[in-house]
Amino acid sequence: MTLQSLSTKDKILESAIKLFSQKGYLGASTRQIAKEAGVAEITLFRHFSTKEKLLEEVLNKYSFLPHLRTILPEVLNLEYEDALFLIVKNFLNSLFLRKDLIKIMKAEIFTHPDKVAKHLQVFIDELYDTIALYFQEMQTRGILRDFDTRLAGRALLGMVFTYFEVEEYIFQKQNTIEDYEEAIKEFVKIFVKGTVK
Amino acid sequence: MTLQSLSTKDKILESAIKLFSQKGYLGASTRQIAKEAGVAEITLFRHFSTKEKLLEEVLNKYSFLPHLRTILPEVLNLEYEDALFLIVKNFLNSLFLRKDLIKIMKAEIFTHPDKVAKHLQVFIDELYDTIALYFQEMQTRGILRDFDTRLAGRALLGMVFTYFEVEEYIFQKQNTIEDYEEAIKEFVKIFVKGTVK
Amino acid sequence: MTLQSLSTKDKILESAIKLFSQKGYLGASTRQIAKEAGVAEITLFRHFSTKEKLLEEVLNKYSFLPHLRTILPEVLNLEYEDALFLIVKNFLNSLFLRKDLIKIMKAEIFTHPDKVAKHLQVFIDELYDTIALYFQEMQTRGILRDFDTRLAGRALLGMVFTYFEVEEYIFQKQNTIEDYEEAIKEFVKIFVKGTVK
Amino acid sequence: MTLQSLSTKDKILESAIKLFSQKGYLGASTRQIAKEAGVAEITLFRHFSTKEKLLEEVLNKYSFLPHLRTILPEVLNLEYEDALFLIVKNFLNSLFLRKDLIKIMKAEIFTHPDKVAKHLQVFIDELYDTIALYFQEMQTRGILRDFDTRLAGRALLGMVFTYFEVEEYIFQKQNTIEDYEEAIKEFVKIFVKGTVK
DNA sequence: GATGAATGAGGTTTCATTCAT
DNA sequence: TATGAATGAAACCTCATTCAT
Repeated sequence: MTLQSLSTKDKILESAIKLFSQKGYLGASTRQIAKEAGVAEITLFRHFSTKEKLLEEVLNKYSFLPHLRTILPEVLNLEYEDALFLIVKNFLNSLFLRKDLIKIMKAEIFTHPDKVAKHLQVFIDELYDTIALYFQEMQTRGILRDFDTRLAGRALLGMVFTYFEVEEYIFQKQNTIEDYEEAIKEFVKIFVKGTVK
Repeated sequence: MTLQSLSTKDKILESAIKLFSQKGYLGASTRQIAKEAGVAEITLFRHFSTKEKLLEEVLNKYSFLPHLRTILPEVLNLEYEDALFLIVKNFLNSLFLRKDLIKIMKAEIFTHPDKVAKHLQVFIDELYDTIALYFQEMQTRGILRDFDTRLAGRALLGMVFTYFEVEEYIFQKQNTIEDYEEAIKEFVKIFVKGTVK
Repeated sequence: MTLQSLSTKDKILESAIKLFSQKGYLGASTRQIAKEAGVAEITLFRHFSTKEKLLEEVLNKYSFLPHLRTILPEVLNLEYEDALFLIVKNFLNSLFLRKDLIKIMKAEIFTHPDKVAKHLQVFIDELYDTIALYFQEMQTRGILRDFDTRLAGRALLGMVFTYFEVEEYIFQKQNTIEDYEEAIKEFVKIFVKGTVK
Repeated sequence: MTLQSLSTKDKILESAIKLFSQKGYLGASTRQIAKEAGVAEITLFRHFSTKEKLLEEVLNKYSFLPHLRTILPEVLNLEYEDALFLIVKNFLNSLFLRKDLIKIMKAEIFTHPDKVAKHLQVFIDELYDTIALYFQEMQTRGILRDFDTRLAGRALLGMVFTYFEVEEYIFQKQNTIEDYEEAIKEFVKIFVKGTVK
């Protein structure tokens, strides 16, 4: 989809997420964003009264929830290891789809805690709740040993997230999602063995 | 170079790390940094020819290596679980001591990949190597099952690091290091069970 | 031109005089004026081709002539002191009714001399002529001593006008017109004694 | 005295009062003021943190007190009419010396009441007190009849001030102070006759 | 007659950096 | 070594005004 086919507001939002993720919030000037969107600078300000508002709307528009919750039911019917693999892959997929947004959030969380952190708190809380729910069910079924399900969820996602972070942002590899397969499998194997009865 | 000048330089570096971590590289002006350090702006430029140089020197000066390598020998004599706990705690301790630097690196890695990422690549590589070495030794001793030791190390540190990130930067808790004990224990337990023979 | 359009135009003029008097000509943006009037900005420009035109029409529409001329005949039958009191009160009344317009004229006379000063010149000339006429008649009747009637008129109105200015605009008192009674009386008394034979 | 020979700060202040009085506060851009002063725009902001501060300092620097108070003693020894003439002339002289400042104050009193009105309140109060004091003394000496001395003072100065305003700002005459002689004399004559016993 | 959407020019203010002392 | 004073360039943002509908 070309920029041409989008509404003016959307063109600006697209340019904004692109430039914010490349140069940071302060590094990306409203002039550049407008130019990239092919509109006059003031047009940007007619749509977003301030640059901060623009950031907010970028965060809202491209916000995402890994739909763990929606895949939970189907996952419950799988083997434990397969289930975990699917969950993790799904999570990783969300990260892949929102690389730019993640960049922005990582970079701006300290300077815009009210906008970024608040946002993430809700999302992450729900994420942890969801995965904990899965572990609880598996404990109830007698498949898993007793442990703190929320902490365990954070452990599993943490392995994956840090791995993603390091690969993408520190080693700056141009990995496809397939390149993560091996690592994920190893992670899941450790986690499975570490949590079953 | 006199002591006097060292002191001035250090004052500037301290102000810089403080302000960079609070407002980001672009958000912290050289004027503010100089003011915070109690010197004239131009004095800052006498010591650091450009603002970028100042960032570089901040990164270098406050850089850190979790001294995993130095504690490895003593750790080898401990029970596996105790050893992991010590390693993890040590790692976490390093993070605690450098919260400000981590903020800066997280925020600026995208805009200054050459300065931040390169830096981290070396440090992280060495970190992973070190922990992998430990696992290899434990495999050799027949205590651990067969697995990719580097990936396993990344898994363990990943759990801890994401937990630290989320607590500190997203939930913005004012945790002491003791508050992490419980989580670490749970992580280590899962990991131990997941990796022993 | 329909009634509907008249109403729109008037709404804009009312908003304009209000905002011009509050924020000055440059301080009141056409956007604000349009918003205050409840119309789109461009509608303002349909009615007044430029902002300057809008100012002009505000000045014209709300322009005023203290109807000294109309009350002169009845005043001629009063005692000198009563006559002056009525004249002055009448003048003051005009000022009260047009506080907003006076604000605008005072503020913009330097930046729009062609619009404001020209306007005032005519009005003030006529005002001075009128009051001079009254004094001439009173001189003819042998009630007043010989003096420059125009200057005397300016003196009388000047006392009142400066008093009004200082009270309203410098001391920003929320005076009603009654609060001026005492001062006016004192002014008239001095003036009467100063001009009678 | 050329701009060259002044300090940078003074050069800016001189340019500011000139342009403010010509174009108004909003009409005179900091860019123009800096250019007129022959400095870079940012230099203006180093000296005056904001444009408002610049206005404030202009008002303060060029502020004036007609030194009525200082001439009172010598005036007390003159004939009543001569005394009034001197007082009035002195007052008018102050106005002449500060035409530009008066323009600014007249134009900006509505948009910057805190800066302009407050300023004038103190100055005017003192002015009225001073002239009232003179009338009181003359009443005590039995030369003047009984009247409200403050109001009378306001009347006298009011005649003169409005005359000055109208001549200068409405009729825009390029009067010298001598051109006011005749009017002042007439005013004083009326006032003398109006207040003596 | 009315408008939603767009703009070129210009507003105030801040930036990192330099010159002369 | 340290600095007060200065700067060109660019930041965010607003202005009066116009175009197409």
